[in-house]
Amino acid sequence: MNFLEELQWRGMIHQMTPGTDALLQDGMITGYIGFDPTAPSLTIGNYVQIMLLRLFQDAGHRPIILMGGATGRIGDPSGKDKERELKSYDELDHNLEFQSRQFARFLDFEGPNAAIIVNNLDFYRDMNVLDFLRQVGKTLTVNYMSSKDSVKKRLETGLSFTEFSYQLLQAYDFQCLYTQHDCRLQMVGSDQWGNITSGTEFIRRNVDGKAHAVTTPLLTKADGSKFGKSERGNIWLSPELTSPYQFFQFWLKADDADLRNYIRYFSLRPREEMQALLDRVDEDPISVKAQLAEELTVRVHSRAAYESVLSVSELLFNKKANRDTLLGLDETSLATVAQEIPSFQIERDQLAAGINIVDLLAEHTSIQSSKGEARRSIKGNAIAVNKEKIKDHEYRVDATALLHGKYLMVENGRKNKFIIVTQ
RNA sequence: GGGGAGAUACCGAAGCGGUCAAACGGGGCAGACUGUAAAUCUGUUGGCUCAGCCUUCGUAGGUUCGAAUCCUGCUCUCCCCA
Repeated sequence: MNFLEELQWRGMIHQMTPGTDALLQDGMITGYIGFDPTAPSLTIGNYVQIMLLRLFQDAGHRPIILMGGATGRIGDPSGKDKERELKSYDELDHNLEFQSRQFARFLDFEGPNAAIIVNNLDFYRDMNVLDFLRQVGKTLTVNYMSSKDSVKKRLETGLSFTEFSYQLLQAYDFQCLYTQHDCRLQMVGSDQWGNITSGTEFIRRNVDGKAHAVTTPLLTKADGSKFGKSERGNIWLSPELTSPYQFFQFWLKADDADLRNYIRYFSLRPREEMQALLDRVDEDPISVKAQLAEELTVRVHSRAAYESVLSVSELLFNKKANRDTLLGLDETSLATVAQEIPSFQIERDQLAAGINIVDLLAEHTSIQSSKGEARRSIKGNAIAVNKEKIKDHEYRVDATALLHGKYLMVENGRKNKFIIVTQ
């Protein structure tokens, strides 16, 4: 399958430089996407980029993952309305290490078009300021750089020289990849267009080459908010940071209106199957959503993780699930539930002495962030212990409430469920 | 270097000496309705030992019985002139 055709069909092309089509017809080519290690793990926001690389590789091309060991130290002003806090070198190194390993799951690092990981810190490590200013800074005028949207917006609100320089780094990165790896294509979100064209400009002027770029439309949600954030922050691809259960729930709780985009951006099913899903969105959004959630949970985590999440989700969200079903659960099932949903440990002795519900929510666990909030939630009829709504903020929980002498289920609202394990 | 404007809770934005934990909008959270969706309606949205107290209106001081509101220094941002 032709790469551009594939993207076109999925609606993943925003713009591209002239001649990109011809380049891609020309046998195996090398293309890259950059990732700055500003977060401890890749997120589903990054997953759009990962999909691009994957589709690129599936089409027979060679993907380069460019880790931003250098650019991460600077901070990209694109799409940011204010100057960013710089992360420490230690933190960035650690993130880079972790994220690099995550790619193993999504791309093929073997074979004729094996993916490779390059760190752009290598391009700058041995360069001093004067070299940089002469070799890199001389290529573009400040006038040209300032006319980029990403910079223009920030000239109103303030932009440090550091962040202003970011596009020089990204442009020079492209040049280095071009000369060292014969990389002729950069793919990325449309907010990066300015930085990319600086890159093709570098290659044209400095090494007399021709490089190309494709951008994808930024994935936005129907309600206008940014894709990839849940109420409680980022959805990470690492199971330690976002459990498979939460990951699965994220897709299941997605807005119907976003479903078509999600299928087109994230599914790797054969085209006929994808089309069948798309066709069924209107009549049966719930089952389509479930299938997408399944596909992604299996791919990002594992089949086993999905099975476990599914059984737990069905148990917890089953319409008929009431106090009796909960009490009827055997200990193994409860243990599985405890593994999947967020859980907290407390001392058995402490609980035996009786714990006030407000303290339990806000102090012994972080189900609520303050006691005031806990009280409000109780007043608003949001808190349930073992499927029983709590009406009184003086309510005390003690050992008699424990299921199988060990577990306690606490719900905040209908969707946020927690297990407290005593030990 | 000179002149002007500004910094308010998650964001935007009122307030300009007491009745201000601070209007209003957005966002968040919860309740009802639903499909663990959307839309809609309702409640709530600094902390606590909660009819009271404590900490918050860039920062440090000062005036006052009393300051987000007045004065001074400082920091930062934006605009104009050189």
